[in-house]
Amino acid sequence: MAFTLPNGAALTLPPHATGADAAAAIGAGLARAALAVKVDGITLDLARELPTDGERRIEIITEKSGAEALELIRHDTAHVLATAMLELHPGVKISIGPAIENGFYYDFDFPDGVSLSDADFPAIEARMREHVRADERFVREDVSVEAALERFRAEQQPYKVELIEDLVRNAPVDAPVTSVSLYTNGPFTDLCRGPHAPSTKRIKAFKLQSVAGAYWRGDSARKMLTRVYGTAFLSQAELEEHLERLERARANDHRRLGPQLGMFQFSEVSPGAAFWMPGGTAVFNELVRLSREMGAARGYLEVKTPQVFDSHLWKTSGHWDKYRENMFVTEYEEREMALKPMNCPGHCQLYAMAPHSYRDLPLRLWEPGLLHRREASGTLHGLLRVRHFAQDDSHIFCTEEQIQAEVAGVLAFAADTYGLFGLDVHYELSTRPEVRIGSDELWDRSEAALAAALDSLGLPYVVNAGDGAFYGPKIDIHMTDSLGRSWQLGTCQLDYNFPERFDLTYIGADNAEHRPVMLHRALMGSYERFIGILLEHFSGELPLWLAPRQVTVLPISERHAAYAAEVLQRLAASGLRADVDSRDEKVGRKVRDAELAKVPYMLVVGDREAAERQVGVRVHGGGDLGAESLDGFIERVLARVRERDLLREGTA
RNA sequence: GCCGACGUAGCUCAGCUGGUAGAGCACUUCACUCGUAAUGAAGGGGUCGGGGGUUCGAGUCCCCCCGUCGGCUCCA
Repeated sequence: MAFTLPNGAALTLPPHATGADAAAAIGAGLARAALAVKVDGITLDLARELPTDGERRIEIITEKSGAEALELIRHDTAHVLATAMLELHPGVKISIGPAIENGFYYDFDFPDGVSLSDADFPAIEARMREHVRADERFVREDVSVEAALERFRAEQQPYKVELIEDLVRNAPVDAPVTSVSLYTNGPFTDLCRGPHAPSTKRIKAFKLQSVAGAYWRGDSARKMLTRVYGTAFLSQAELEEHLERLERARANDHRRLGPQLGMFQFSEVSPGAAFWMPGGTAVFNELVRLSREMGAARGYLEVKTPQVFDSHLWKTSGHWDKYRENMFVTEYEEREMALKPMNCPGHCQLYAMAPHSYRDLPLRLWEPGLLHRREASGTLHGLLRVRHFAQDDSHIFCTEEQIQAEVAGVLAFAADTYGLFGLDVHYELSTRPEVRIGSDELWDRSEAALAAALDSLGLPYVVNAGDGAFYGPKIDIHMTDSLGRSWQLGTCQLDYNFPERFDLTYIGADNAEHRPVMLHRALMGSYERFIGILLEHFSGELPLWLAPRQVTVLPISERHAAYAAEVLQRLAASGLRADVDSRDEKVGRKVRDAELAKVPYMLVVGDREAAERQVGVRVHGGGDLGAESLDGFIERVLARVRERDLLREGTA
């Protein structure tokens, strides 16, 4: 048997050689370090006989193989967790336990009345450590479906039985499933595809992190299981580093930063709705101003539509059927009314209020509309998921021929917007779902138009097959928060449905009525979510133009109060957000507090500055820049604000 | 909405096996009048998330509700 190693060298092995044999043939050190073997891109256990077909490129996976090694031992650790859990809770039903991005989980079903909390972790971890220390081998065994079913029925493991039955049922006709693989480590045997490291001792460091509920098979109609999350590493040091990283990320959580910086707070009197303090309101307004300016330059027309609409409108739009449980419904004078959860029906209504010529299209309506959605309590998450928010929402009415150009325009606008903040976003194209309206031919064209627009701008994207809206495909733009959770910001959706439902028309060049196409788009998404993401992205150090407080004046003693007031007056008159720290404190203290508040500029004023009409400039994180004339300072800072400079002075 | 945990002063948190609340910061006042990351002293401030219950007595134990956090489902 001949193989090719990653460095191009040839390796010849006797027949029936295993991955372990291959590693040993290369070197004794490699044999000791080996975790698994990869043949033609497929990872296998070391103990398995190597396949003889294919190109036979072979690579030994060791602890130094990075992500692949981590994935292996995390999956191993999940098995060890299940091992310990079965010993500590003999009646527990096990389901699945995969490796995930930063660790692993295992889902359990505990007998009624038994619940798990993180207080139970030390005992479970101790039992897990015993199994790791015992250096138990992972032994693979291929058994017939019947034997496997019999085994898990005997062990009263219904989830495993269901998994096997589904494997058989969902197998393609030309490749029926007749056997499954089992992995045994110590006293525990699990249904598992593999691969695994040779033995439990390869798990060098692990930790259980949290317990959470998770629906069996992700289906909210099914039973909720108990999920235990954990992580594992190839050294204790790496584990600790990872945990420290998580700790640091928590300091960037917008829910901590927002109140700290005096931007917003939440209250029990209105769950899921932020109270915006002056500082946060300033940030919010700057963003609205930005989208207004950028939109105006790209042909968007600002409109304002009502907050509350008669249910007739929602019946026309389809929301009454599809979205009612997410709406705040009210009633007066025997009319059923609802707060708007989206702007589109209002914009359609507005479009229909006047006749339109093809010459008017595309018509780009924009509204930073306030929306209310009755989100389930468990889904609320700081500013990233709220019940009351505003979107930079637009509806573009155009002809079918204009679709691709309009989508390209929206994507270019999006790239400009995100570029201004240095945000690293990723794009997803969601295509036709099972339940949909419209002909396949229409969907072909719609999806092609969106894909063509993405391609024309050279934007990489992943396809979410079947994830489109029932009325059309969409492009979603995502970004991750400080803890690695992904959130959708922008969206661009193609819609043939609403124009139909609202009977929207335009008069074409042929003097006949035609149906326009509608594009729904938001770039920042909701201003609330966008601000949350920005806070985390900048660790609370918002760029100068966005900072809740841009300048703070620090008089050295009470004697300088008058000059400080004059400086503040000049700053405020030039449109800068500024204040004076007139507390009876030493400058050192005032500087410290301003630094902690992440204020971009601190102006120290004392006798020297007052005499020369200067200010002592200090930049956040950048130290003392020395004295400068007040006029010069204001001019320079205003220029940077106008440019919406991303970087802070002195930190470039 | 579902599973689990948590909820003490504006903030961060103490409060052992039940015996009618405490610290630091913040705030107010006074002294100091100060040059780039915490001046000192004094003082005010709490329905212990809300409501029931057990008990001679509940921040501590039990039940219900609300909110928050970690997930799941859903979503901008």
